[in-house]
Amino acid sequence: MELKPIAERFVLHWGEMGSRWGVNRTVAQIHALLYLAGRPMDAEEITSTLGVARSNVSNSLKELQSWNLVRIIHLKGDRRDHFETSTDVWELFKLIVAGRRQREIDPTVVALRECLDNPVIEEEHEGTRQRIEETLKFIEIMGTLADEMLRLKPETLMKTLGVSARISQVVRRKP
Amino acid sequence: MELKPIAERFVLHWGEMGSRWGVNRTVAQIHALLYLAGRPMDAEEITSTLGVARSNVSNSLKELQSWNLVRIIHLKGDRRDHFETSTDVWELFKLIVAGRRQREIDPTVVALRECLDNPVIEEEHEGTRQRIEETLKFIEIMGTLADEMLRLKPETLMKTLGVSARISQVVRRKP
DNA sequence: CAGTAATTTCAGTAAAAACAGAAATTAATA
DNA sequence: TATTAATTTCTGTTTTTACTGAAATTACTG
Repeated sequence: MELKPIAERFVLHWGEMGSRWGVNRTVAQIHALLYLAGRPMDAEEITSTLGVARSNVSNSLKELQSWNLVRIIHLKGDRRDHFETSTDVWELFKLIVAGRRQREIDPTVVALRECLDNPVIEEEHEGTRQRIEETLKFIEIMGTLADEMLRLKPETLMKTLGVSARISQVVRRKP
Repeated sequence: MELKPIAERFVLHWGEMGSRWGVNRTVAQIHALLYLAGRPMDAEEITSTLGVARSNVSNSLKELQSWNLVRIIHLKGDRRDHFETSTDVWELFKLIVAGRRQREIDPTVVALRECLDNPVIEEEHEGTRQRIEETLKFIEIMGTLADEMLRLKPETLMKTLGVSARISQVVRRKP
């Protein structure tokens, strides 16, 4: 499959953005491609469309599946695996939030708690301990906020964030 | 300066988290160090504490300054530059949000608008165009949301997010 | 303004990550 | 069950990013 210019630009930009947020470029590109395509694609098609190695696609798809962003589909009369992603940005957003929550927020909470519970914290300055505590509180709030978003249905989430964003745009008053 | 065990763990963990979010490890470590120290440090001290090259520290500090996360301070009777960061997690959060907003969100909005305005969008499937539009709306909401947070004073922001997080934790009702 | 301290720049090196291609494995078909 | 298709694993290469150390520059001091 040959990518048309707009789709190509989208996919490349998404890959670029991915890198800036710690996501492998190819992984991000594949996801963008499946999202734009809006239909299941097999690995070979992805490979030829993006012009990367077949093995690269295989590994990247595994990565995307581990984030629940991509799932395998089987079409009747075709033994190949096909891959698809949600076409709902808000659902995708939630999946990414869920992933980062458990991969980054949770371990950080654990690490900071261990810091605070460790008796050698006594060796540190009081201010240092306080700041670690503040950091922990901050991260915990982020975690709870993530949960809150995860509990909302996509439409509700979109409306809630969208509306609150629009209000703040209109009201324009100091807090 | 020799790092005490808890501070070391914190700094290393922060460096690790940085990498996962697209921030250079040393950059993140230096920031964590200044944050925990809660006092201005000169480049030489940072260098010896973290055990990295002086030039690495110099460049990383430049990076941190470009994000407004670190500022130069001069102490009387000392010709060396000293560096400090805010000890307020919420203020730091806002600075990071502001930076990512203008470095990632804004350019993405531009790119997606260009995609949609480009006449060759006609070559794409209608669904593809729609999804690019959805994505643009999503990113714009994220941008507005970022602005909203930036307009709040740290205490207000903390209370708003903190309280809303806590409520959602307690109420536990479906949306 | 000569000398020294502090900082930055730069060129080269090292480390890490991304990627390709071949080989191996697994799964399906005839 | 032999053959082929599809996928994954593995090893080595390339590319990128991070980093070092020396040299150059800038800023200060006596």
